[in-house]
Amino acid sequence: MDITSWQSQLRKGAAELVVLSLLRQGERYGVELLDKAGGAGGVLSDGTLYPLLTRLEREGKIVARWVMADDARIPRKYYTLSADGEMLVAEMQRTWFEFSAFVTGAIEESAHDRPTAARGRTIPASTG
Amino acid sequence: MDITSWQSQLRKGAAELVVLSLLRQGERYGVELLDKAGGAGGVLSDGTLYPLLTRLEREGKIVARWVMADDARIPRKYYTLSADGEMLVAEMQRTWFEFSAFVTGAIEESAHDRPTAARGRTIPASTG
DNA sequence: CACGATAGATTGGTATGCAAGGTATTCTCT
DNA sequence: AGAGAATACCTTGCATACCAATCTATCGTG
Repeated sequence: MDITSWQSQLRKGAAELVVLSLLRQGERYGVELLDKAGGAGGVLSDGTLYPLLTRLEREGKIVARWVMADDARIPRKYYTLSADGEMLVAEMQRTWFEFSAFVTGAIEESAHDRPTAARGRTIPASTG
Repeated sequence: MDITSWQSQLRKGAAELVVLSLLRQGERYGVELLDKAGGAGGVLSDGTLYPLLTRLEREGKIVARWVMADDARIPRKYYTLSADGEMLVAEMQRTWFEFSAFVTGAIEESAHDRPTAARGRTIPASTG
């Protein structure tokens, strides 16, 4: 696996957390979320975002309304957290801190220690 | 989706990083890796670990040898990083720090700010 | 010889990211 | 009017990793 596909694995789950966290700041529409979360080092592309928003709405975690803003040419679909979504994002954030602390911990230990060899005889490969 | 399945999504990719990081500390065998990475708040179960190790070996990122240790009843398969693996894990660790900083950043902004509403007219749902 | 512990491995189901492609609207330029 | 670009939302099909359940094999104990 190359590092690029690995990164897209790493993003799994994170998109949901980031989108919900952004909605915690206030009402947002699709392209706005893409701007905030999709840029350099970002975690989101539009082929990921829209199915995600649809799913979260279906699950009742977020609520949508179409808005014809005065400065906008095209109607936008604005999303807000539901009460359910607020609880979910709080729990996800707690989980994230535990999880990232664990991974960072594993990395940082590896920076100090140096390899040691296992004691014992290596078993020769069978010649058959 | 419940929070448990979400956590397993979050783990995608992280298992590889954690295993490679643990191998950076020295030679390890399967069950040992499970002890270090699989416990409470961990990122690894055995059904994940063994296919992962097989893949990493096939890709030449790690090297395995069977060891008949004096204190062990059953042969163990010990893994070490290859030169390729060392380079990979270094790059993955850099990627991880960028990624986790981004996600944590999104979360922390959401803690300060409070919701604001979009200006404009809500478009009534069509009655059809 | 049944049972549990240790150790490694496989299978099948599931969920997600995302490239590629699509629809629709509005504005600009000619 | 027509072409093209920008904005905005949406869908399809594929690749891939995680993991519960299950399996094989060895060794020690009762």
